[in-house]
Amino acid sequence: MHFTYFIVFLYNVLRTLKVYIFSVFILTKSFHLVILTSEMKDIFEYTDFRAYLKDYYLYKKETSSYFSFRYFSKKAGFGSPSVLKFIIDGQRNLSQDGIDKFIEALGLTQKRGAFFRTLVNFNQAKAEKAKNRYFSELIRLTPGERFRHVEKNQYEFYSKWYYSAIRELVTIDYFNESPAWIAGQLHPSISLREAKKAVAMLLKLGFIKRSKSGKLIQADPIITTGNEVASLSIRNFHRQMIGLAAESLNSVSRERREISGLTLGISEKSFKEIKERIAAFEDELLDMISKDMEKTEHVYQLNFQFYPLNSHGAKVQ
DNA sequence: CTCTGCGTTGGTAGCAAGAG
DNA sequence: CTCTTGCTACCAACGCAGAG
Repeated sequence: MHFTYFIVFLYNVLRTLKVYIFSVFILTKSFHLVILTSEMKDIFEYTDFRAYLKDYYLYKKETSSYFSFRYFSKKAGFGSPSVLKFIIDGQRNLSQDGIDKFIEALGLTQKRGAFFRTLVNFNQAKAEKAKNRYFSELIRLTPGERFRHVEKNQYEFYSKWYYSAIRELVTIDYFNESPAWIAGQLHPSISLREAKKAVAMLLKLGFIKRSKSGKLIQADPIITTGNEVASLSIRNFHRQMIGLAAESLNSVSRERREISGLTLGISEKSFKEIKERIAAFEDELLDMISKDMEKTEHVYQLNFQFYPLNSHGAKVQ
């Protein structure tokens, strides 16, 4: 009698246990799902540490009731209650000590910590040279191919002046993809190695592709604008092109180039109008070229440089 | 060289809004 | 009402560059 009761008891225990285990399983599974859906992006996906911090703040705010600017400040060891806010808003920069405190408070491990440090330095660096150095470091610190392809490609493309020149060269109908021909066409000329690497790189980055007949033709990869990486890349590019313009004063005869300049005393209103008219002129030229049915014979670079010679002009918003 | 002004960084006090 | 939170105005210390 007692034995049968015991069996029934055992059975019931096991049954509830099973139900319990099953429900725990369900619970953990759905819990896991909840975690997954509100998971934030990995820090490696960011090129702006302020954007990362903003997302971090929003994420924390959503997932924990106790999180606040004050809480974070205290955790990171700041006396000031709203450091995080100031930094997210871009009103303040992070010092080297501050970076350490943030890494600690954000709970970033070795690699992510190093990435965060470099990212902050990259965003906060003023000198172009330092910015470039930090950017290369960022790419190095990013595991695998996780770094945003588009931005990396963009940076690569603008890193050498002859990449865009070669991209235009392929439109010449007697274009020959041998490195020797390409190197010989460019002025100033580049090495065979550079030419070879450039074609491989342009193909890899998607700026040129092979047509059905196997000829190289232009292609349009996605290019983002407006972010810091883009503007850094483009500044590097402009710097090189302005350098080439200076060189061309010596190396190209006057009949084959057009270099002129004006020094103007202007109002703010005229300044804006001149900028607009330069942009309009560029559009006009692009339009003209696209309608020109003649074959491509040359690749030229046209720069516009319009910049202040007085310090006030450089500062006005 | 010193002095001065300025920008940066870190901090304090306190206000308004909202929850409880 | 109190307490928390977000936010801002303001202050102090420090380093640095430029003027004299």
